[in-house]
Amino acid sequence: MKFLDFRAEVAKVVAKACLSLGYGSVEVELSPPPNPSYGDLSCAAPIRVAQRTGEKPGDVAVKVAGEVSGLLPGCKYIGSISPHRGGFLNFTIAYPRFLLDSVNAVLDQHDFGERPQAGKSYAVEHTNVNPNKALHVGHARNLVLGDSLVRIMRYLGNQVQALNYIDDSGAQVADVIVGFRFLGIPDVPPEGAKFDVYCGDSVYTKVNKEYLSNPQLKEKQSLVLREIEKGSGDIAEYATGIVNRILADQLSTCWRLGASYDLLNWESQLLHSGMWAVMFGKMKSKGLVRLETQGENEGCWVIPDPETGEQKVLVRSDGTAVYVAKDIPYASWKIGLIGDPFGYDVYQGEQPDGRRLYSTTLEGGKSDVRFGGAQVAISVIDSKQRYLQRIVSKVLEGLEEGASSRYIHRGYEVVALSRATASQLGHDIEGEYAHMSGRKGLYVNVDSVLSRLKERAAEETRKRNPEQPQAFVDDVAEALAVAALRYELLKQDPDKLIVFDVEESLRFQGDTGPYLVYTYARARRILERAGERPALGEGGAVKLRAPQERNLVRKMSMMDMAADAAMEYLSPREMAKFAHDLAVAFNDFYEGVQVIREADAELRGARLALVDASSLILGRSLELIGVPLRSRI
RNA sequence: GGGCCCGUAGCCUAGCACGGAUCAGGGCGUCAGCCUCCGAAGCUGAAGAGGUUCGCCUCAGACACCGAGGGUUCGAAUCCCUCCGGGCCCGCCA
Repeated sequence: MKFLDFRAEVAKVVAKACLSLGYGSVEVELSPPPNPSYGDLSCAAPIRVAQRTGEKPGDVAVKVAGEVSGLLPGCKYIGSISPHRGGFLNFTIAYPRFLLDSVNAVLDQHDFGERPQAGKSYAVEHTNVNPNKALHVGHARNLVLGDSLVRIMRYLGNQVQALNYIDDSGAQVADVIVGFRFLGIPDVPPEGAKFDVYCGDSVYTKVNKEYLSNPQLKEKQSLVLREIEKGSGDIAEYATGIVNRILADQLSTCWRLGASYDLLNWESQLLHSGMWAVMFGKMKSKGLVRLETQGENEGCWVIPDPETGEQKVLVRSDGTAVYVAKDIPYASWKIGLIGDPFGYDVYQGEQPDGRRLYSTTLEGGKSDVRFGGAQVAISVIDSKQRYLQRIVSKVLEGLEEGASSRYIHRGYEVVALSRATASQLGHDIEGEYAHMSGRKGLYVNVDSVLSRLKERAAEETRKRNPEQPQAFVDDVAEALAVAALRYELLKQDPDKLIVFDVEESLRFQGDTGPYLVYTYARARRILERAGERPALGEGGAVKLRAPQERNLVRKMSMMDMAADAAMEYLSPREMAKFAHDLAVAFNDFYEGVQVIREADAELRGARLALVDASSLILGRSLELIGVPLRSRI
């Protein structure tokens, strides 16, 4: 987009000026000025030059500015340059040209900054909720982070496979099966309850409580685990049925949140695929694992711990692989260190973006799509697993040089519950917050949060639109609920713990998702009400000289830069911040100038064009973080 | 014991990845304004305590010196070191 062009022009011109002044080649650092009155872009190059030559930074700035001035006639988007005595060069944009090109690129060429399909191929894994319970808000943080990342990566022209790993053979699933088969808990939820919610809230917690007083039940758990791992027989088949029912409910929640996937990877199939044996063999031949013949790990295959250098068990003395070990074949498959043993079937269900969802199978598969073998794999997994992920990465590196740089763990801090919210759930806690726990029943389900948000939103929407039908209110309220939750989970630094408070999350004002959706709708309604086509020509572009207008167009032309930053740091939050900044710039513009009521037809048309373009960009940026749009709310 | 992350006003948060320009941006909460005119889910402004004959008076304070302290630097919220506080991880559990 145009701001990058402007930036590139500035960089070029400064480098050229420094060269002809005999300063040699300098690194041109560019940054936004601290105060908009300084200009649109700042360059600190004179300070660097001054450090080398011993001159005063301000003097260098004056000299460079003088030299640059001579180059300006050949520039498209640089309006002016002024030196600052601190050694900065401040550049302004040549707004009429810049405005015209930026706005019309959006309106005429539908250029939203997407990059050509020239990126890399990625496998992004996220969500990964054990199929024994409903999603809670902590899972939602994972989903929102991963799904937004996928959207942004695709926007930037990358080939992305969104993977959702289904751990259908773990202890958590076994617990639910134990409840149904050995505690006589009915496998039908009470009227009106979702099956996943029922399994998590009622069955799973009940079984775990029972374990404490009933040691024999633990034996049933290992029995179920063995049966599931075997993959055949009555219990295994029953478990498959239960898992499928839970998964279907979980996916409906994921889709409700706007996420979509390309593939469901079943752990049971991974285990039966024979991949582990292949990888284990490779590890042995590369000398990455060692069979201990004495000591406490006697009979186990171990690798050195990346942190302490101590031993880390990979294969138990009974020959079974530990949890991390399962990740090794999966990771290897993702980045193509092993052939693809899977076939793929279509998984029934309609995803929000219409993409087809596939599911791994070991029975050939009816589709000829292929997955795995990406250049880079990104796993969105909470930071607690950093240590284990490092082990996986280290093993991969041992198998193939450079592999660890193609296997990236995108960690994030978890979501905890505020004291007030925990208390509402019937838990008295000690500190200010408490970590969620499925076993203790201390968590807040996504569905329940969404329904509360929706209720609140519906109330407000009805108030504002008394004449609209219920379906309208319902649709808008749902969108606002999703917007509120996604934005709240995304806007925060992933390295910071989120203390979730139900009451707090019901806030729709200020820096929230609904604010963004509102701003978008507000802009679209202006266009609807205007009843005339936006039109921006040379004359109109000259008339757009209010600072609010210029701020708005400058901001909107930086969307691709926000995406680049999000990609570089694997942090979709950059896009969330951009959307918010743009919304603020729009509201500032809205308060500052009149659009429909402007008497000058040319200026009115130009402002309409600006409203149109900037709102489309806002809409596009919201799509990239999965915040749903409505042209009216 | 080893490792990772966090610590910015009453509360929440941005800025840290490349150290710079005058008040370190926002939001929430509180108070006061702005809809006969493009959507008020928005925008603007304010913010010590006590007393009061309601005009002022008295005291306090110059509205986050970025957890504390050092160091590097012309310059540090940002880089380095130490410490303090909080969280997490280090199983032949998953």
